[in-house]
Amino acid sequence: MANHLDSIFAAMADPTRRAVIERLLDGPASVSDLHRPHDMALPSFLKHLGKLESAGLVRSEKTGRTRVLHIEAAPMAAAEDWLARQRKLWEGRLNRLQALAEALERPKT
Amino acid sequence: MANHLDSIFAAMADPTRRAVIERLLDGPASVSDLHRPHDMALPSFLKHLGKLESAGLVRSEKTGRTRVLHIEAAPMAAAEDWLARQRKLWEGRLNRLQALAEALERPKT
DNA sequence: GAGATGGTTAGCCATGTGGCTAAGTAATTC
DNA sequence: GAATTACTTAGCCACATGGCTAACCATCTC
Repeated sequence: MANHLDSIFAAMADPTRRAVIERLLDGPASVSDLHRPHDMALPSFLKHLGKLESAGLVRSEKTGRTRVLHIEAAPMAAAEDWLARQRKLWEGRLNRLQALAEALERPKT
Repeated sequence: MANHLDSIFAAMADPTRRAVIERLLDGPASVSDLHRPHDMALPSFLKHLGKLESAGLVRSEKTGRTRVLHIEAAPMAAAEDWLARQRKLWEGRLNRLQALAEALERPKT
């Protein structure tokens, strides 16, 4: 099983990084574009980008002196899938409980 | 905006904790039941349960000497919602790009 | 080619995380 | 009431994380 779910969830467990993801959904952007709205030194910010990239949520390419980042949708889908699967199991359980409760209310058919 | 997304995502960024969640979808369980399959000292394991609980993913109640945990579905839904929202924005962007590409192929209608 | 621009590297710091052992408490059981 | 069971607390450790400054390329621009 894909246990890079670890790094995917970890990457999303930070508001700065989630903001970067949201920003990148609007289209690719350079490091300094992404950095601008965040009140944080560049090297600190770069660490966040590094985590996003090593979790596979983002890819980057350097042309000239600027590095451009763009989003990679698949890993986020993996995280969403895990959550959706859990939710379905949970709903299934609720349904079974409800069926049980109904069966108890009407003891003999 | 719900910035306890931080603790929710962080709570899910660990395989032990995800396993506990999966186990609890099957129904409530005591601390030692949950602990049994994990090769880890109890105090270490308790820290994981603590994170799940303080992220609101799980609730617990102590009766007698045993503590029973059960899952709380809502916070996981919040995480799933965030992801689903991002995915929709992403798909929307892809659609716009595709529309643009088609418009460029057929320059004059 | 000097200066500005855009990133990168190195290194420091405080705090958080994930693991452990040892010892303690509280409820059950015999 | 002694022993067992089921946690809990305290305290330690190594390493990761999230922030910083300072200094260093590399590439445009004038």
